[in-house]
Amino acid sequence: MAFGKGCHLHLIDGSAFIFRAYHALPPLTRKSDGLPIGAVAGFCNMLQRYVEGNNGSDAPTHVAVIFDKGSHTFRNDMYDLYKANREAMPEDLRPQMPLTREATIAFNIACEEMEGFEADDIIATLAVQARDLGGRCTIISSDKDLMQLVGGGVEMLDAMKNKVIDVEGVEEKFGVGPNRVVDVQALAGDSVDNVPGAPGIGVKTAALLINEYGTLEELLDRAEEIKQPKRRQTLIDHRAQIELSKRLVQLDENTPLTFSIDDLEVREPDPDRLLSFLAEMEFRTLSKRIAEKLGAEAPVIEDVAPPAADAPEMPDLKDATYETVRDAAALQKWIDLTYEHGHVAVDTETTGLNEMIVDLVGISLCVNAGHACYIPLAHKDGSDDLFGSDAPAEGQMPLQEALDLLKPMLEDESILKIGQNMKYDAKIFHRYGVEVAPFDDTMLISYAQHAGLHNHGMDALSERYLGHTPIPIKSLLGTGKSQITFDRVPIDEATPYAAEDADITLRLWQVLKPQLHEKGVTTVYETLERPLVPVLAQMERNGVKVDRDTLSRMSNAFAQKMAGLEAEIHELAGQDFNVGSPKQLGEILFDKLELPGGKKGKTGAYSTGVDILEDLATEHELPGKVLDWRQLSKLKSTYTDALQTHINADTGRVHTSYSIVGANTGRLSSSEPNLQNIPVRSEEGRRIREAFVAEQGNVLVSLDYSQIELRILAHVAGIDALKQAFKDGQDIHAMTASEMFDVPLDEMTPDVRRKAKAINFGVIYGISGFGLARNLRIPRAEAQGFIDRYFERFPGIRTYMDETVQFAKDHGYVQTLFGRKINTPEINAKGPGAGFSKRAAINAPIQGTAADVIRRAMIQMPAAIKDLPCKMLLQVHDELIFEVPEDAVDETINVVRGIMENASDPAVKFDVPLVVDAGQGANWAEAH
DNA sequence: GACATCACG
DNA sequence: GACGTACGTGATGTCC
Repeated sequence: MAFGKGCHLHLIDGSAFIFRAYHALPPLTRKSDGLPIGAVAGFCNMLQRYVEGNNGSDAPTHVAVIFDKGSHTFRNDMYDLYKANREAMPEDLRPQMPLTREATIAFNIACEEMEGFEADDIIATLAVQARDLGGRCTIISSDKDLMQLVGGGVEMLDAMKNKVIDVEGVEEKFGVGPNRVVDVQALAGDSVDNVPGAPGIGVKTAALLINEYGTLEELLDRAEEIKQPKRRQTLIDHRAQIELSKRLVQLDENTPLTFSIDDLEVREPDPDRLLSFLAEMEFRTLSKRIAEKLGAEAPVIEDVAPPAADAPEMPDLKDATYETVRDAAALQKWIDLTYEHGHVAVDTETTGLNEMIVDLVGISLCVNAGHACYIPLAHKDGSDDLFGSDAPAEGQMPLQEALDLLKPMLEDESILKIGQNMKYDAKIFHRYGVEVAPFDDTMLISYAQHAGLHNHGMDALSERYLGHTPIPIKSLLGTGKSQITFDRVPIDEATPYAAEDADITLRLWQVLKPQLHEKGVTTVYETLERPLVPVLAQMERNGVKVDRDTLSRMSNAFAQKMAGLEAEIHELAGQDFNVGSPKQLGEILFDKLELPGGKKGKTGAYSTGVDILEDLATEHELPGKVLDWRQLSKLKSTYTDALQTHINADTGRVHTSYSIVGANTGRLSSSEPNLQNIPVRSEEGRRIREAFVAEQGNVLVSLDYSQIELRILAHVAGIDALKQAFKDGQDIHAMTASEMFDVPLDEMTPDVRRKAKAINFGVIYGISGFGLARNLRIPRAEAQGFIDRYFERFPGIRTYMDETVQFAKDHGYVQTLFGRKINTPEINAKGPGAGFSKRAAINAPIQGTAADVIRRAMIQMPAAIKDLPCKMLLQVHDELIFEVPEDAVDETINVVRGIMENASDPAVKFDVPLVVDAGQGANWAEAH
């Protein structure tokens, strides 16, 4: 059909599609060969969405995707700096450019480009032709350079916002009609394309001038008449530059086309051709969707594992023999080797696992695969003595001599030290006066790319990535009562084990480090993982002062109360039994007393959790007493008793250990002891915090993010009402309740607010009717009603949840706003686990983003407080605790709050403010 | 060592 | 239509 009246031409700005696709999607690679295809995937998705949108009465009769070709055009001949400040095309985008052309052809859409001409000129020429032939033209782009073409049947469509840009839209943007757009652009210039324009004149001023004088030429001719002296001079001085600018922005409507507009008629895609292209790209989801639309069979795409060939060639670990370094000369040789290589894997052997207490026994080094040594330093010779003698074993160099030799290398900026869990080794070295830097950590490198897939201990990594099972430590130390410490291991046994650990660490680094970049998590590793190591090490060394007497008195009080309760429970049960045994308790409750609601779990035992016992408490006196007993038992055994055993004899303080890789979402975990779950919710439990105190003359200061996860939800899901509430500092739960239940804020009741609060939290966890019903103890149907209403009022939340799950299904991971990736390997699994994976995927970006925010704050903290006398002691997910001299409290709060509230800058700009609340007191109960 | 329970955000 | 459900952790005691 010849183009003419009644015809409608669509022109798609190909480059705009590509760049949008490239930046919207993570750097995906084709699984079989690692070819980057993220932009192609996004491009195809956008094309398909475009095609699907064309079913209305306004469907196009003609369509083409127009691309740029080559970087040199006639504009460069006019002005050699044209687009000179453009950044080079990203390396992983370049190979995708030809594929986007192939994709267009596969969709059977005309694909046009011409050497020496920008896509914009081709678009301009076609748009003018279409108009002159009496037809219509829609340009699918939001590029302002194309706005000069609008009018007389030519419109633009911003595909992203699905917004039509007509003459009015152009006037809104430029303050003049489309026919004067180039005049405004000539004056205002364009920093993106490096069009100079007139210095100091922007779009606003330019439009004002053009509207006053009619055209640019008129304005320049009558520039003398301009009243403002500076503006007048600018126009007179820069006339040539302005005229050049106009020629640069003026599109060429007379491009000598090598094809005809009639060639662009809309064509049906050939299913075979399109699907085989998609299969070649290995786009599973998209080819399924398109096959469905076309009524064709989806191609089978084999799940090809990437070849393991990119792993560096390494000698077999089983064949390795390692050197034992026994004197300064041998050690110096190894130090020289590290300087030759520029890096070295380092591992320490110690007498135990608590790095605050244990002693250094030996050090191993590895400079390249298979080339490692062990330096024994404090082995004891206990071979002849059943109890072990304390005499040093033969053949070791003095510890201090070794450290003196190693220290310059370990602290040398030019030598990269590689460790597996470097926080541990760095803390050991710190105790001997050595500050290890710079370093890489294979555990963190693994975590940055594989969180959610597997754990990151050396044994697991070695088996997975090197196919080698390391020598088990138990084979040296034994187990149970007869277990010995590493200093009792004979040196000739210790060497193969210790040196192998360093060898494995170095090999893991060689395999995993390059993949950081391929997986797109280098920035995560370098800004959110590695810098945290010294910060946490310092916090752990600081520890927190815990008052033993307070805990001890509480333990005694708890023991007395428990004894009383136990007697009452036995009386009520009519027999003695172990209250701490759920099995025995279940039998008493449901078999002997025949109380209702006895449900057996998968092990066949009655469930006696807090929910069940609370329900039963209305039936009988016994369950309530058991609950009281359990609470006391928990507080005593886990807290008041156990915490005392963790008080360090030297410091009088408790030193927890934080794990950077403990939680898949990016949160830290705390252990030995866990100081992130000290009671606070119950009044009795809360009193345990009174035992956490500050040194004489100091106070504890606690600063915590207010509602950070809900704020992040409001931002990522784009919920304007929630965002506004946070900006206005409103009570977010009350506001939600008001929206949902149509209750004015000033008539809000605590019960309605409580329900809204439960829903708000439920949303963060991937809400379900069942879960909410159980939490609120209301019928399931009612809970579902609440959820439905919530989604009705905040439709963006549902969209966010659906999109997040879809993203996880497409990519196998979800992401935080800071780029942290959390893998979701089970997301496509069927069966009972499906809901679980979905909820985890919905929660992870929110919890993870909050975790990233506080990590950023913590990493900045040492520099921020270096001139203050305070110490950072603890982190509890959204809270930081400091020990501060009384007279420095206000300043500390100011500084720390500033860091915390602005921690997302400049990486992420939140639509909602982050707010930090502060408290202080002689102990943690008062500070919180 | 698995399981149930319960402490925290 | 049924399934099994709030997200993320660590420590303790019982029982096999």
